[in-house]
Amino acid sequence: MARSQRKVDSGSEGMGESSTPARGDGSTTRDQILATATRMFADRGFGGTSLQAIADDVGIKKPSLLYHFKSKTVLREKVLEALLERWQAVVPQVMRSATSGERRFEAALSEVVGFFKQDPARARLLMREMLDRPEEMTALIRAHLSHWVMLVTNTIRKGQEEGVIYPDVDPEVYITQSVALILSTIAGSEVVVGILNPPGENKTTRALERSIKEMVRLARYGLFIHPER
Amino acid sequence: MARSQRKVDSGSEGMGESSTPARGDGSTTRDQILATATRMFADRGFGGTSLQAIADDVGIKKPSLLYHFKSKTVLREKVLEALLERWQAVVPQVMRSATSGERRFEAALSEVVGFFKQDPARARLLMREMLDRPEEMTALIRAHLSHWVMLVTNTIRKGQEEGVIYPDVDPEVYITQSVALILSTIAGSEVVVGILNPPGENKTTRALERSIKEMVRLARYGLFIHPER
DNA sequence: CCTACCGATCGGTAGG
DNA sequence: CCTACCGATCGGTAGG
Repeated sequence: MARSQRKVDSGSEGMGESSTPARGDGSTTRDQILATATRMFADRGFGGTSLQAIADDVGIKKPSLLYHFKSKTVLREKVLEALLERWQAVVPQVMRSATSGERRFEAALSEVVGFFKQDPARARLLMREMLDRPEEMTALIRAHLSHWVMLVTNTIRKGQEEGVIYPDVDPEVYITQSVALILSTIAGSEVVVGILNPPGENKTTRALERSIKEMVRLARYGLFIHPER
Repeated sequence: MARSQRKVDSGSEGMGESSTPARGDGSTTRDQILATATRMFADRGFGGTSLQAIADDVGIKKPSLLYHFKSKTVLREKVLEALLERWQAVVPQVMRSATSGERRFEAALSEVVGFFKQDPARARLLMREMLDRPEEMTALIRAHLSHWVMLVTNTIRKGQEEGVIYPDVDPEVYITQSVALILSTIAGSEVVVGILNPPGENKTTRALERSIKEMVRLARYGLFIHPER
C-alpha cells in the first residue's frame, strides 16, 4: 500500500524551511500529501479517508501529517485550492478558444475535457464536494468561476444574435449542464465503461473515447442550429 | 434532530411479527429505518452516516436497528434494493411512452425526470454509489437496467432508419449521457440553483424548472434532426 | 518529523 | 426492542 517508503535521510540540518525540503523527484512532503489526499478523497470521499491512510501512503506518521496541515478540514481546503489553481491556469487558453465560432467552441470544450481527463480524480472530487458540501461548493464556484461563466454566456448570446445558435438556449443553464455532462462522463467513466463493454474484456480507453465523443456531439447539436458534421 | 420521538406503547403483546408491527401511519419500523437511511446516505454518504444517527432519527436504539438489518452493509444493500424496486415500477410507463416519436420521447424523458424529482435523494444516492462502489453499481445496472437500455437503444435505431434521428448518434452512449444529465441536474440542483440565483433570494423551484427545461431541450436537440419547437 | 497518548465515536455482540 | 459492553479506529495533542 505504501507509496514511497524511502526514509528521508535529511532530518535535522536545521536551516531549510520544513515546507520545502528537497526531494529526489523535486516534490516536497507537502506536495506528496496533497497529491495522495486528492486521490484518496476522490476515490473514497473525505469521510471515507482517514489521516492514517494518507500518512501511510506518503510514508510518514500521522502527527507529521498534522504538522503540515493542522487539521483534516484544512487539508481538504488546501486540496480544493490546489485543484482550482490548476483550473485557473487553463482558463485563459479556454477563453481564447471560446471567443467565437463552432470550431473554436469545440476546441474550448475539449480543453475543459482535457483538464479532467488528465486527472480524473479532479472530476470525482468536485462531484463529491457538490454532494457533500453544496453551500461551500456554490461559494467556491461563485468566487472562481463566475467570471468564466459570464464570458461564455456572452459569447453564446452573441451567437444567438448572429443566428447561428438556437434562440431558445438558456446560456447560463447550458453551461452548467455542459460542465455537469463533462464531470459525470469522466467521474462515472468506470461505470459507463462497464455498461458499454459486455461483461468480458474491458477496452477502457476505447469506451471512454466513445463516451466523450458523444458528449461533445450532444453539446454541439444542442447549441448550433446547423452543426458541422 | 429526532424524527419521531413518540414511544411505541405496544411493546410486548407477543403476537405480531416484529417486522410488521402496526404504526399509526401504517409504516413499520423497518420502513422508517429504510426511509431515514436513504435520506442520510444520500445527504452525507454511506461512510458519513453512523448507525447511531439513523437510530436516533427513527427513535430507537442502535442494537434495535441491527436487529432489523444485521449489518450496516446489509442496510445499504436493502436501501438500494428498495430504490431499484420503485424504479422497476415506473419502467413500464416509461417504455409505453418511449416507443416512438418526439412527443412520446419527451413524455418518457419527463417520466424519468419525475421519478428523481419526486425524491431527489434517489439521484444523490445513485451518484454516490457510482463514486463509492463503481463495480457493484455496474453489476446492479446490468441486472436491473440492461433490458430497459436495450429497448430504448432499439427505438433510437429505428428512428435513425426512418431519418428522424441524427445518424451519428451513438444510441447506448446517448442513453447513459441522458441519464447522467438527469442525475446531475437533480443531484446538483442545490449548487446549480445557487449559481443561477444571484446571492440574494433563492427561487429554488424556478431555477430548478429552468434547469430541467434546458436539460430536456439539450436531450431533444441532440437526438432529433428537426426538433419541434 | 517522531513516540506516546487522549477522549470520542465507530460498527457490532451478548443476553435478555 | 433494550441495557451494557467490546475492540478498533477516528482526529487531534503534548512534548520533544
